[in-house]
Parts: sequence; C-alpha cells; structure tokens
Amino acid sequence: MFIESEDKNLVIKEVDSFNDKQTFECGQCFRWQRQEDNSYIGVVNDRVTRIKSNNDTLVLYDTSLDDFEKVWRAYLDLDRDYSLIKSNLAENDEVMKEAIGYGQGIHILQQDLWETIISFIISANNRIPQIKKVIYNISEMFGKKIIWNGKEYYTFPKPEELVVGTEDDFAKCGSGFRAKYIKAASQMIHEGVINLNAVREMSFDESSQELMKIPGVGIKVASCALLYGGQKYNAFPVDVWIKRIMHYFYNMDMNNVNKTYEFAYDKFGEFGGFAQQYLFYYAREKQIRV
DNA sequence: CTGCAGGCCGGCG
DNA sequence: CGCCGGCCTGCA
Repeated sequence: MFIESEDKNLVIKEVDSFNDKQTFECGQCFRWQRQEDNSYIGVVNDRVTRIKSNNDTLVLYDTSLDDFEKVWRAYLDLDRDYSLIKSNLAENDEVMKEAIGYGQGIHILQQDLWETIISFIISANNRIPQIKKVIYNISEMFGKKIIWNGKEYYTFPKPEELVVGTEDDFAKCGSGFRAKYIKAASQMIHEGVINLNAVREMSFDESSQELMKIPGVGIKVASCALLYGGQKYNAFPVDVWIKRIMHYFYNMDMNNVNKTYEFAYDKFGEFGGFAQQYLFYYAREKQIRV
C-alpha cells in the first residue's frame, strides 16, 4: 500500500481488498451516505471525508495526509492482512468460500465504542433507514457542527454531550421506545458505572456481560458494539439474517440462537466477526429466506 | 388497514 | 429457566 497526494485528494494504491459499497453497506455503520456518483461521505469523530474505491485503489477526496494518518488509516482498517483472514476462513469450508466471494472487499471499520453502543441500541427491532435517521437527528441535536466543503455535518455527541438530553428529546429524534435506553446508557457511561476504557481491555465474554448491564443491550447489541467499536473480533452477532444463513448453510436451528453462538464461536474462533460479515453480506445480497 | 423491521424486556408456566 | 407477547414509529 502506498499513498499519493493529488491536488486536495489522497490516492491510496495497492490496498488489500477494500470495497466501499461492501464495507459501508454490510450493516456495521450508519453514518455513510451514498452519493450520486456512488462515492460515500461519512463523519468520523470530528472529521468528514468522501471515499470511492476502485479495485485496489482508494480515493479520499478533500482529505489531508495528516487526517489520513490520524483518523482514516486506522478507521478503515487498512493495515490488516485480509487475504490471510479469508484464506483461513475458506479453508475446508466451501460455504464460506462462496460467501467470501460476494464480499471480498469488506473491511471491519474500527469505530468508536460509545457510538456503536448507542447506534445498536437504536437498531433493535428497527429498519436501517430509520436507524440512520435517528442517529442523524441525535447528532444534529447534540453533536457539534462541522463545515466541510461548504456543507454542514454533525459529530456524534460524546457521553457528556448526550447525557444532558431527556428521554423526550430522544423520542423527538424518532427513537421510540428506545429513548429510555439511550438515556440510561448515557448516564451509566458518563457517570462511570460502565467504564468503556476498562471494557476495551476485557475479553469478549467479560465485556459483553458488562455492556448487557445497560438496559436495551442484549447479546446481539453487545456483540455488534464490541465487534465494530471494540475490536473484539471473535464476536459473532446473530441477527435475523445470520439466523437464516446459518440455518441455510450449516443447518442450525432458527430458534436456538444460543446454539448458533456456540457453533460460530467454536468454528470461527478469533475470525468470528469477519465470518459474520461475509455471511451477512451474502445473505442480504442473495435475499436468503427460510 | 394490517403487518413488520438487524431485539429486548418482563411476566408467566 | 425457556417461552412468548408487546413495543415506538414509519412504511409497504
């Protein structure tokens, strides 16, 4: 991988399999918006960028090299050996080989743990467009305004910024019955009842137990938050799509989620999170139904 | 108008 | 314990 600076843009060449659509639309993030030219604009921390991938080349528009090194390089997970992960998962598993073929360019973004906790609380029994809308509204109401290329964007509010919000405020953002969970999560994390720095150091089992002390956080929400925001790569979030595909591919019982979690943990181990992403993307692309 | 979405909670057997 | 109905809200 090497980086060229052209005008105000950065051109990253010989990237290890990064595909923008697959990465931004595999269900892990809610703040990337597809543009008319199929590039994606996203907000991370207090930075904004526009990204377009083309085979092994990645362009970040209106982005400085300094920001790339400080934010985007790690966030986009550009230094990981995805070829190694894929060959490990595909070994002796025709099903995974097939799934990987559909999402070869998926990267697991290294997001902020606090943001993923709130985002996936909002995701419960909800639809993706609505989840995105609620997160945008919350950012607009409680985050900081950023001007980028003459347009307004909003940071995702930090715990101290969100904790001042009332349940009613969150409901006005469209979060529905999850408003009380957002309120509780903000308080518990801001007051240190849940210490995210400590959570980051824990194993997946310990950290998920810790996060599930937050109302509105069950095993699925905890797994998502920890995989996407806590770099716990053995997490294997089981949602409806994963239930379907695990039934379809591995003959798992649709209504025995615990067994699916056990099976995935044993089978995929430290690569569970990556396996989940390939399976999820495949299931959605192929619209796998029971 | 019903049904339902990337789950979770609480009450019941 | 495991099971199951209900849940904000918006959209098909």
